[in-house]
Amino acid sequence: MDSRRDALHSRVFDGLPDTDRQTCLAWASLRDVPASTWVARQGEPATTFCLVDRGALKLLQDTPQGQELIVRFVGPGDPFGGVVALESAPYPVSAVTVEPTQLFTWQVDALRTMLDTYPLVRANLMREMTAHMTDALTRVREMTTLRVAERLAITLMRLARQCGRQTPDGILITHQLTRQELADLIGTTLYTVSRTLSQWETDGILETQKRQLLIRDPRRLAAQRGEA
Amino acid sequence: MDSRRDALHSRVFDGLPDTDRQTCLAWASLRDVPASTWVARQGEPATTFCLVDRGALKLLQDTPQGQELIVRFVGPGDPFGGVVALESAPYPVSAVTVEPTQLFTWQVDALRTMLDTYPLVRANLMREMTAHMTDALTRVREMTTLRVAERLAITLMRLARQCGRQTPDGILITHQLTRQELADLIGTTLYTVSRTLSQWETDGILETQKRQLLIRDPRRLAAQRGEA
DNA sequence: GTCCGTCTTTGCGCCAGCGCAACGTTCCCA
DNA sequence: TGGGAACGTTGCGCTGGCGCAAAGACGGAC
Repeated sequence: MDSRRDALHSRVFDGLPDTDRQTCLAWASLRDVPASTWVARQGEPATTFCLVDRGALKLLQDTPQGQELIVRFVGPGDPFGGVVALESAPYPVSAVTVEPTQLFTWQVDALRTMLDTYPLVRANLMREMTAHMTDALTRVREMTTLRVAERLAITLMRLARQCGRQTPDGILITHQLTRQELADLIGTTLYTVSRTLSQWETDGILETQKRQLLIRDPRRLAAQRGEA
Repeated sequence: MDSRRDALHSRVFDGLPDTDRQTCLAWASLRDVPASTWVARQGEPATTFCLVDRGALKLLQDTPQGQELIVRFVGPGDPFGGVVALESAPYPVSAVTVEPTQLFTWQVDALRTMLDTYPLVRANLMREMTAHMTDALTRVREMTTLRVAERLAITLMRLARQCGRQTPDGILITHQLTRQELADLIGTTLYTVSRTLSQWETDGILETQKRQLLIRDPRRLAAQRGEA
């Protein structure tokens, strides 16, 4: 097993020695998934637990009306579907790859084996879930109490933390997000996102490079969450 | 132990024979809490697991700006703080009693004992948590994609299911909710809630009786989620 | 009763954000 | 190297919902 695998350094293995991490990965199978492929569909019974090694998933909830809301991105080292698979509950979200992606996948039996053998992994998984719970509640609050510009600023800062790369000119958000996707993330329209980003661009706070966002002045962006 | 206790029939004890439920409750202590009393504060490390026996809690998330958003109500038989207490994670929400309330409370040790003795209870707790996770995501979606009237209609239907009592004239929501609290639930202002309810009252869909809501025509209320 | 605090209703002006339409821009692929 | 599709920008009119203000309705305390 390649020791440079990002999955080996996942938070779900926190506190485990390397050999035990290898054992865990051995219970999984490694899948190679092309871009824009469905990995899970909302409502289907969860049968597998996934850990992203390379690439990224986009989690979304689709509405009865056909709109979709992006819940979050799942990057290298991030788990997906852990607790629901244990309960064979339905997936609360759909998952789709945003780029070619390598996934470790555990079937329910393998997952049980792993969690029973290493209770630490179970604790880590639960911690992960409580964190997502808190995130979801925080997001409900933000959605209902903040204006669009504030929500957008917060979301960009969050993305910068999750998948930003420091460059001489600022923080580059490596995902290629369309205006529509940003709108789906914060619950607005692509028009408003475009207008707000344009304004910030003329203010010198950020700029768009090859469909990626470069945050030139993170402090001024952060300052957008609270005034205006 | 009084066999008419609502806590005995909680979903967290699903699948357990009565004697084992009694054992579980014996590990807890019974607290009597007056109305409008804080049971947990957001951000504090969780030390106890609670199960409501009589009365009700209101869970809320407070914003940095001092507004508050109601997350949900916790009624008889509903658990609170289960997973966070295990992780000694901080409470993601604050909890306050809305009426005189009786609670069973487990300290971390007692909780561990209970979950290790009855793995079924652990599974039930996890199921409870995944359900709340799904709820939270559903709410994010509703908040961002639906209009105020639609959100209000959905919320009232949900409350009716949770704590509604069938009467000859319709479904009575037993909680005494102020307009401000309804607004905090759906992320709007008390003015808009008042106006919307007034409209529905003139339409004959519902009426207010002694600060309680009586839903006269649930089908027409349900129909408000989708048109208008 | 009657007083006071809390909750509710409603008129009115205002603005953030929506959404159509039309026009640029970028990227992919042959 | 072009041509088409997908994505981005921006002007403009419209409206849902906000929020102040002022007046009414309720309810508990004594």
